[in-house]
Amino acid sequence: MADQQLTDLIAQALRACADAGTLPACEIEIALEQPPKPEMGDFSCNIALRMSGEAQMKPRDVAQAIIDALPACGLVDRCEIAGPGFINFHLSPTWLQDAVRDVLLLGERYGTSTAGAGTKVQVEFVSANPVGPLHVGNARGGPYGDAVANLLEAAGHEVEREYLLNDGPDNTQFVLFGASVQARVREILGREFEIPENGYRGEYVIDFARALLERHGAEKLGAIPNDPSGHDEMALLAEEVVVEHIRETLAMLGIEYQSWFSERKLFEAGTVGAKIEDLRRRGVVYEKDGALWLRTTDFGDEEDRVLVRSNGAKTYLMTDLAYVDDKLARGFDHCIYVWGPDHAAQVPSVKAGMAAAGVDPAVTEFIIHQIVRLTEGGEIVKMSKRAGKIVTLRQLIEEVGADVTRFFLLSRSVDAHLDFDLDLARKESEENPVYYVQYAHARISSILREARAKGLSTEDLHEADLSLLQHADEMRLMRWMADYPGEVLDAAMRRAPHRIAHLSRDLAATFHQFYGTCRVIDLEAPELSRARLALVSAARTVLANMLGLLGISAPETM
RNA sequence: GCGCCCGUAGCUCAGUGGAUUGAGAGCAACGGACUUCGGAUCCGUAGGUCGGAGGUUCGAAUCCUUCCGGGCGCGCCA
Repeated sequence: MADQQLTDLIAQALRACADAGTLPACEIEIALEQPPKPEMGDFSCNIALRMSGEAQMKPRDVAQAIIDALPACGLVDRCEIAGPGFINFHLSPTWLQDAVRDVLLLGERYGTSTAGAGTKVQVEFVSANPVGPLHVGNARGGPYGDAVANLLEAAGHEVEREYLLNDGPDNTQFVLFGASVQARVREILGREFEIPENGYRGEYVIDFARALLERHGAEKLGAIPNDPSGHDEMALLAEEVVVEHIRETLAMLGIEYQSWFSERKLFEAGTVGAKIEDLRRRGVVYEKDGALWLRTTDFGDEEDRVLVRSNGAKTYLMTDLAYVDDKLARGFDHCIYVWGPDHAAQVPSVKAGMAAAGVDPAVTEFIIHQIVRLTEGGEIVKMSKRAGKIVTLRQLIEEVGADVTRFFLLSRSVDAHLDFDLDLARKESEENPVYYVQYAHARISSILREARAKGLSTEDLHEADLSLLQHADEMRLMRWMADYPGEVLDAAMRRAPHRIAHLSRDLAATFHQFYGTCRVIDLEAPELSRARLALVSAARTVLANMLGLLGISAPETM
């Protein structure tokens, strides 16, 4: 693409200056931006200002040195120094036409790159405990993790989406859930029952108990002892049903995992045991009060952490360290964890634990998303899973639709709190931003249909004479096409799908403006019509590609 | 008390590894545009001391310090 070529040219010029001794060697990243006004050029670069300190030269002199060393090529028409020392580049006029042509030729591949080729990345997200339906509180990680995975794939990485099932035998919550299901099963069977203290009291536990009885029969379930080992057994049986439910709910949002990883496997495969032995050999653990502690303070944590409780149960940190080993053994170069804010405090412990175990913490990346709250009638909807007062993700999707759900959840920066206004989503779902974007896509589809109905070909549009596109609104659309691949890469590197959400709205607006001033189908001007058909077709492709990254449908009609 | 996140237009939010850039969008409000490709659209008006105060710089919504306000965490639970 043009911006990449230009960056390379500047880099060449810098090397030439360094070799000639006119400028010092420089490690500053070359960043291109758009000048404030179109007549100032197509790209500007601030490298001269940023280098002037180290070079001990005036910025404008640095800029001149770079310009003098710039290799000749067909891309750059001319360049000039502006303001305090910016270099403005005017490119040859065909570069925008080339961008449009690239969109038409590459289709859904336009915007992808090979920047991340050769790096295998895992994105683990949601990973809610398999102890009930997904609720709105853990809904955010789903679309976010999935969209980040999409972005990383677009950037050329090999990506795997994984859901970690916290179903370990030492997982207090999991076994407690088993006990709660056990109680409900006994209730249905007419036996004496008691829901454990702090157990799961929600109605949905009864539903799961019923489903279990249907699947396995009263005889088998009734024979399971009502003791800790029975609770564990019951939890494992219930897990199948719960996970099915979770999987279906996420599938409603278009989320498909390549891997569902059972924490229990870490115990059965001996990964946990091996990790403990390894840590002992390294001398980074000690016994205290009957528990096994890890010296995480030696590696930057605030206090030491327990790995094995005095009752023999392994802690979350213990299994997490074993889990990292398993991931790395599976060949991932980089492991992204998408966690809720309630887990933020664990990150330093896990990183310190990895360092203590001689594993480079940099292979992991923890992304903490902030909370989602539902508001209704101006009030925050209170939720408590154990008390059973929850709004499930499934209910939300059924109420406002998958596209609206995803777009709402993806529209905000992952760092920002998100209030999901139920009334607004329900009442005004037809005026949603997602609708605006989808409408642009449907409208272009309609234009292309109409063109064909009037006898204009929409085949081989990349051969159209794009030099006919000179209107300011046409130029803006073309510029949009040219900038798009860089935006995708940027969003991928920043793990910021919300940028794509905002950009999709911007492209839709740019198209709608163009539509207001430029008539596409004009049988009196077939060549111009063909060029404009090429342009809107390219715009449609990019809209569809953005919606694809977000996991939102791109309808031909609405 | 400590840690993390947030504070930008009436509301919901972008922009925050400094720079020719002077602060943007949607919704809501007000005024316009359909004999023409989808009006679920477009054009225009109005609306902000970028939470406050210092500091660094030629230049700060953006970086540093501090204070205020809101959220979330801080277990031998996960």
